[in-house]
Amino acid sequence: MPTIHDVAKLAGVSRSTVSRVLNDRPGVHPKTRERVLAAVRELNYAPNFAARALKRQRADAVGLIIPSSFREPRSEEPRGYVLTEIIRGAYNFFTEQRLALTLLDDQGTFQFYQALFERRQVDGLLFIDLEPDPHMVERLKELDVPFVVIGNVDVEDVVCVDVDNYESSRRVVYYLYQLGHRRIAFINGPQRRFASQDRRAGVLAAVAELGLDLPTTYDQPGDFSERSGQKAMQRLLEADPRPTAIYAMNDRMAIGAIRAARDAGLRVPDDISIVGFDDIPVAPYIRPPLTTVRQPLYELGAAAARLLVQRIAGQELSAQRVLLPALLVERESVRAWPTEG
Amino acid sequence: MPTIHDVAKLAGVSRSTVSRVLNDRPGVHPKTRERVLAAVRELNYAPNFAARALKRQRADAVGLIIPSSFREPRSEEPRGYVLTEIIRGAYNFFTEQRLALTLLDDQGTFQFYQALFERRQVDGLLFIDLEPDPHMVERLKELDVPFVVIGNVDVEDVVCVDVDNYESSRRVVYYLYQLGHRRIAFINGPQRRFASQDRRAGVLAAVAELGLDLPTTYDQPGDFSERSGQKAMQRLLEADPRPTAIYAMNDRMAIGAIRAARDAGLRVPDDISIVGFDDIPVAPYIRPPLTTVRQPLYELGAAAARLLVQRIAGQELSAQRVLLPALLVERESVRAWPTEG
DNA sequence: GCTAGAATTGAAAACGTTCCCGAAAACATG
DNA sequence: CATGTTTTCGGGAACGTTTTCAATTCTAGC
Repeated sequence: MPTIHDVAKLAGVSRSTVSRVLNDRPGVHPKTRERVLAAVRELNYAPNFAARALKRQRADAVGLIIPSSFREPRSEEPRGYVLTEIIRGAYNFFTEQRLALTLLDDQGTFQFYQALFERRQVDGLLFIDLEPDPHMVERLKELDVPFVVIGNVDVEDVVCVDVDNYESSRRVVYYLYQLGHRRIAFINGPQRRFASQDRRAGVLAAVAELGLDLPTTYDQPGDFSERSGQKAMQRLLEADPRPTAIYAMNDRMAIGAIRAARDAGLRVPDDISIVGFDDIPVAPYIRPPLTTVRQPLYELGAAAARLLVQRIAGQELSAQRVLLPALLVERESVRAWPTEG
Repeated sequence: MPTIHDVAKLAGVSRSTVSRVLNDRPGVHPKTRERVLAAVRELNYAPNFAARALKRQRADAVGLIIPSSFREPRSEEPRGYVLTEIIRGAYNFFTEQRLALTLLDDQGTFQFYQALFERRQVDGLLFIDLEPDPHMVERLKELDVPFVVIGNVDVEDVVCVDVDNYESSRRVVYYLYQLGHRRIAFINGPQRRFASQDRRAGVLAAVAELGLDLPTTYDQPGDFSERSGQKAMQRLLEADPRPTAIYAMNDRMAIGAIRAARDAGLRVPDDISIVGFDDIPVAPYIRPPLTTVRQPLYELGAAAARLLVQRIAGQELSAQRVLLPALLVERESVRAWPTEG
């Protein structure tokens, strides 16, 4: 295993010079540089990672914190595609910046992340798609470790990137309205989740702006599960007058809703329109193919990575909160509704 | 940022002693150990990763090599669930062993992996779900870098773990046979892929063992795509007599086959049974829910991880090739067929 | 109380880089 | 050719651990 010393000896120069060439610093004669490079090639030399990290006091690596549900074999909700899409976006950017990616699952404890950072195993942390404990985040902030969260967290002055749940949700209502729907009902997500809160807020804003009526019977709770969507739909179908369009705040619930509609003898979208949120992989495959909102997962990862790199470089960030627009993808679970009066 | 020196000073001992305590080596007085531990706690000390790696000459990290298609945003075939399931299995084991996981995509070049290893950035490599270049693998072997491949590679003496495609495929044929099917047809995968070859070999073995007839019309090529499955099915439906069961060697082709059957006015499974392979996430959601073979992805990852750890520890492995059994999951695309004669 | 042997401990030399400084060499100017 | 300036280079001290080896302290047996 050749060291920088071997290269120096072969090239007939000192270690310092080799180091200079390798980190292309100025002030080395072109001729010398050539000799060094030749020696490097001949010995097939690659600088020792640990030695460099030790001296430079940085790891050239970032930690990817993923939900701890990742650890449980075959969890019911395998959201692998969300994770991989986000990671892909982040991966490309980090790799470009010559930063290694270390996979870590969410231990949740401050000590864990602190140790990670203090032992210089990573230069920064990227919390992917989880809602970290605010208390922990607070302490991390005090410790001055660079981190970015993809998703949301209820702490001031932490940089996080998220899909614009509010705006996207608002657009869904406008979309249905434009198609002629006036009796629009909602299946909400769990209200402790930020995503749900924001989506709901968008709905309420649109409803108010459009002067729509929102009876409580049109406003059903759900918990993101298929089953809860089904239940909510059953209640919705008893409302009088019956809604013409349903916006379920995630796809799983939308799928449940479709099932309930079918069980009740209704056809989707002929008798009732349904739109979801997320665009999970099965969305195009269910009957009917689901009209839904696609999250910009790849872009989320890329944006977060860029932000983290900036923070590691010590830049002050202008925007603390970055919201990315989502895309409504029209499939076949929605149809226009003749406007009544 | 406290160093081992600070701990030593606070505890009133030397660096060596602190080191001994931290790596719990024998020969340190219980009383002293207590003092050191107290100091560690008080200073919130965590050993510097790079320094330790430099001295110990190992990184305590492994590289996870994933398919380079991972880099392309929104690739057509997002097999995120395969990756995440395998990685999960590997993650848990590696974490238990206090090994960090570094994400790397498949550069394909020998130099890349060589550098990775020689610069001591990783102690070993895990090739996930790709068929690495045999030539490259050969050189990696010569270099003596510990690695394991999940999947297959055509090189002697490399340890790889894979799903038992041969046996699983054989079982599918037996399964259909037991249900009474005698006219069983096949849609093959691309023959350059090991998985296809093995699955096909299993089919042929079962066919021979059961004394079944396999006319060439029952033996259709495919390329793993949904479209090719559809085409193959169209040809299959023209055969006389028409097969009563189809085994498509992956789920995408099975989905295509179902579509073709439906287009031809046939009902699945009433008129014709179809079974796939892989159990991709949509499999339960298509109409009818697909009977298929589930790959033991999590277990694949875990097994590979264990093997790699053993290789890193320098153990000679008895088995070079580990095959894990797959599980037939029965859903609704297959029904029993009254035996003729 | 002395000594052999075992149990603890500390000093110092690595591990392979980077980088600050000063020295040497090259060049320009008079 | 002497001198000043700019390039280019090398020596050596870190960075924070681990580990070898020798020194010290303790224990026990006499």
